[in-house]
Amino acid sequence: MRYWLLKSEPDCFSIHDLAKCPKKTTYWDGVRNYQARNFMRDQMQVGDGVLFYHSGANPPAIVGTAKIAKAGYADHTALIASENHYDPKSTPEEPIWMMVDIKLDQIFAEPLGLDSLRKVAALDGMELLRKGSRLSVQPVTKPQWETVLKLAGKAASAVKKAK
DNA sequence: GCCAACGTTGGC
DNA sequence: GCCAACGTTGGC
Repeated sequence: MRYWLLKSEPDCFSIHDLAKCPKKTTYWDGVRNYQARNFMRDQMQVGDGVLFYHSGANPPAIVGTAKIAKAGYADHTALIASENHYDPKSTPEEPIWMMVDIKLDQIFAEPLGLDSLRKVAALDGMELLRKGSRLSVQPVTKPQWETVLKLAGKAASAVKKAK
């Protein structure tokens, strides 16, 4: 059982879009970075935990959790010329790119903004918080995962109290 | 819109 | 194998 963080631009595909998918499940296509591909191909297992992150949002934030619903398999969108992420080097016989399926777990009552995450000592060293970090599929340690979930719980109860 | 950080490409 | 040029990501 491992833990991951997946980045998405909410304008492109937000966690709310994921909630609208049949069975709240979708395939995670379009990853065109070798390091990220390798994580999906070699390490992701069904049941692994996923932090869902909105990049380019205001503020950028972790907005919920998901689970890996299907382990790495060929990303067919790389083969379709009309697709954004088309890669002519990828073929059906030797696909270069991988995707996984994810299933929505929970949407946080309050998004956990980057600025607030940076203040949390337990998250020091988290890849997401490293300056210049661009990796769209990142491993997350178990302590980091637990810290984030705890923060989400706290934020949720704070919102309830305020009402 | 700016720009730093990063990955990839291609000439040599 | 080096490295400059380029394109992209993503916070601000």
